[in-house]
Formats: sequence, C-alpha cells, structure tokens
Amino acid sequence: MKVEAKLDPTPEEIVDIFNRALSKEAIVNIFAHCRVFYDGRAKSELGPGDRVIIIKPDGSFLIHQKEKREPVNWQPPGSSVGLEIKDGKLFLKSIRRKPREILEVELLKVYLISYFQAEDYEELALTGSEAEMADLIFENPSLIEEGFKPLFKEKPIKHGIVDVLGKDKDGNIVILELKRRRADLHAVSQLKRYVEAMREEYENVRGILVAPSLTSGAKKLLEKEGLEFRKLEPPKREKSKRGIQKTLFD
Amino acid sequence: MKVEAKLDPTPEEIVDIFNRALSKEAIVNIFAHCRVFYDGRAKSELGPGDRVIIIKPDGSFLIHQKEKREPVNWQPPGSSVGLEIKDGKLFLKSIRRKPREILEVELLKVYLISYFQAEDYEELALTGSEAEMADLIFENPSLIEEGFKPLFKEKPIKHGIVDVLGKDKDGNIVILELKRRRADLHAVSQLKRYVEAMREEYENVRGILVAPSLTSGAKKLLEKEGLEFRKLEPPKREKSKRGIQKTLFD
DNA sequence: GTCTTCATCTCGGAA
DNA sequence: TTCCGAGGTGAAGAC
Repeated sequence: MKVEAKLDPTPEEIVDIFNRALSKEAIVNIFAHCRVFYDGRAKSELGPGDRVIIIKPDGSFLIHQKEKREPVNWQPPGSSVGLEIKDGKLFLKSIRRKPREILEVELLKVYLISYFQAEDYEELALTGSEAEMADLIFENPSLIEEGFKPLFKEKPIKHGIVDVLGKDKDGNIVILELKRRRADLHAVSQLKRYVEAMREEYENVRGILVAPSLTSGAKKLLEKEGLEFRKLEPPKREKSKRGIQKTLFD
Repeated sequence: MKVEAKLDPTPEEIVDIFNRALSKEAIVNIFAHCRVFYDGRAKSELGPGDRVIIIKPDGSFLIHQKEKREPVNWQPPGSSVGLEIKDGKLFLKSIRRKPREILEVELLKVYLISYFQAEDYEELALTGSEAEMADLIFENPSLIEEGFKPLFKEKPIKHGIVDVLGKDKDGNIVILELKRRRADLHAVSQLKRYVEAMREEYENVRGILVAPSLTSGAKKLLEKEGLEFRKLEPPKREKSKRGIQKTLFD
C-alpha cells in the first residue's frame, strides 16, 4: 500500500502503522496533541497543543504549529527516529549525531496517523538566482560599463570569495559583489572586505555592488567608502525541462 | 469535526473537504502526485512527482518532497489560497501581494486529503540564544575581562547596531559582537564595520568578537585587523513555564 | 511600510 | 571534515 491513514488510532495501531511506514521509506504524517522537548545547539520546550508532525525517510523531522512557514521544532536530514512507550505514554524520539541533538515528542493524543510512500524523481528548476546574474554579466559585460572585462567567477582571494573579478577599460581591477535582491549593509561590508584584501596586493582596485536596489544605510556606507553601485535585476530565464527540450527541436 | 480524512477522494470530495477545512480555519494536508509552478521574486517549475502539501489557516503554504528539511516550494503567511477546476483539472493556487508571488499546484492525483482544526495556545520557550549571551555578560562582565563595564545593548550607531557597547578599565570604548555559534568572516566584517564607525567619532575603540569559537579565516582576519576574541558559550537557562513557576515558589 | 540582524538557520560547493 | 556564502531565506524588533 502506497498510502495508509487511520483516524483515532490505538497505541498499538500507531506503533504498527509507524513501523510499516519506516520499512516502506514513506513520509509519516501525524495530527496530534503533543508536547515537545529539544536539546542540542540550543534547548527548548513547547507545552501541550495541536500540531502536525512530518517525518521523512531521510530523517528530517518537522513539527508545525498552525501558523508560520517555519516548523516550531525540527530535526535535519540524517537524524534517526524511533517510537517508544514509557510508562504507558507514547514518545517520538529523533536523535542527531554531530552535533548531538535530541528531539522528543510526547504524543498526548493522536487524531490521525498516515503515511505516503512518495515517488519523486523531479528536481526544482529555478531561475532568477545570483549565479544567473553572473552568467548574464559574462555574456554582456557592458551591463556593468563600457569596456568592462570579466575574468573570474567565484574567485577565492585572501579573505573570502569574490563573485566576479575583472578589469575596466583603464586596466583597473574591478570587484563585483552581486545581490539578487535589495543590497543591505552586510553586502557593502562584504564588498569592502574583498576590496581591502585586493588593495593589499594591487593598486587601483574598484568595488562595485551590483543589485536591483540598495537600502538607505547601504547607500550611505557605500558612498562613504568610495564604492560604486550598478542597478541590475536577476534575469528570469527559460529553465524548465520542457523549455530546454523545446529549444532542441526549434 | 476537528479532523477529517478521505483516501482517494473524488474531485467533488476534494472541493468539499477543502472548503470545509477553510471555513474551520483548519490545517489542510494533502498527499498528491502534482506539478508545481512558482513566479515571484524568482521563478520555478517542478515536474510531476509525489509530495506532501500543507496549507495553514494563516495562508502559509508548504510543498514537501520526501527529502530535506526545507519545502521545495512555498508561500509565506498572509497568502490567499484557492482551489480551482480548469479544463477538468484541479489546481491549488496561492497568491501573495507585496511582493506579488503566485504558486500554482496542478493536482494530477490526490491520494489523501485531510484537515486538522488545531488548537494551540503554547509558544516555544527557547534558551541558548545570542540575546541570552548579552544578558549573561551584563550580569557578569568579568566574563569579558576584569573591569569591563557594559553600557548599552543593541545600540544603534552610524552604520549598524552594536550588540554590546561598554568601556574597559582604562576607559576605552569596547564594542562586543556576539555569536551563539562559531564565528566566521561575516562576523569579523560586522565587528570591523562597527569599530570603524565608532573610531570616526571616538579614540581608543576596541572590538571584541565573543563566540564559542572562530573559523580559521575569521581568526586570520581578526588578527590582521587588530580585533580581539573572547571564548563564550551561549548559556542554556531554565526557561520553561514550569521552571519559571517553580522558582516563584522556591 | 523600511531597515537591520539573528537563526537549533538550511543548503550546496569547494578545498 | 571545515569553510564560505547564497537563499523566493523567514522572523523579530525598531523606527
């Protein structure tokens, strides 16, 4: 069976279905009234309430409250899960090694337990990333300025990795820091770090922040530091499989 | 009914259960073979496969593949969801305004649809945060060094917000940048930005990075910039409700 | 609303 | 493994 679901299961049925789901490498889904304890990089406690629990075959463990995009508690891929009965109470326990982290869920009442033996061979095709901004600049360097020559992508230097390293028409070294969204103070600090590292070894180093826009604080700091800004939106290209195949037949 | 679940539902049942879930402000949970299209800050496409779909009453929309902690596609809280039939095909559509983003799921086959009218009045009590490191330092300033006097927490300065601002026993201004985990190049750049901003207005400004440890690159940059390091772990305090109440009766 | 920063960030890639 | 930086980052707090 690819999918199974049981409303108001008994403890025996919970154990039974849970084990069957594990053996099938299915995604487990539980609606429960529960308490949650976490200890690891930090430590937390969550009192009784209704939550949705998801356990994936790769060990990922998610506990969702009824609001927010983020799980209230979780365990990352690679964790090991088990279902235990202690003093007649049901506990889901997930353990991660390195760093050692423990997530424990006391199941006070299970409303629904289900599993889904999901088959999925597709990967997300996403466009509009920073990497595509870099590609775009290499294809059309004049988007930065006339005579700009991009030379390196993701170039490791003394204190970090430069997005794009090139030269301008006068032979000055130019460092580009790309941001796919509005650039902030952090982006300026990053660019400044690269420019200062390069200026230790070379003269005439320019730094350009390339982004769709700047925060007010970023603009102030950028100007004070003598760094530059070029407005550029991340491109949305045809990236889907269908799109790629289509062009093959054009 | 607080919970409802239907295996292999017909399109009519899907619409029916979905609408009932919405009216009850329940969490909707769907096991489906589906395709996903997203357009907004970026743009993506995901071919056919089995996924778990969660729609929360606050508008959060999650699509999970069988691996990873992160949803492959999503919509944040505040989005508006709808279920439509086009050309006999079922589509879940979620729209967000500001920024405008559209998430569309073509439901090719629904294995299970369920909802959970979750009641939850509890909030996570977490300890081991950066804020608690700051509290700890204010309670015991000698953790930084003998004679250190912390003066401000989260103090806005020219180009950013300093974690802790204080003075040392010689009257020098001291800027602390706190990190709850191993500090990296970014943390050093951040501290450097604050120190340089303060040095524009004051003399004798020291910068100290306070963290459990440093990356190799962070150590190199920190030393080159004449900044300092103090090892400090984020404290794990008693923060649970039960714990707090317990101390009230002690 | 904008801005700034933290996060049990997660994730991927490279050395 | 550690290090480094992106992310449709999300979320919180301040203004």
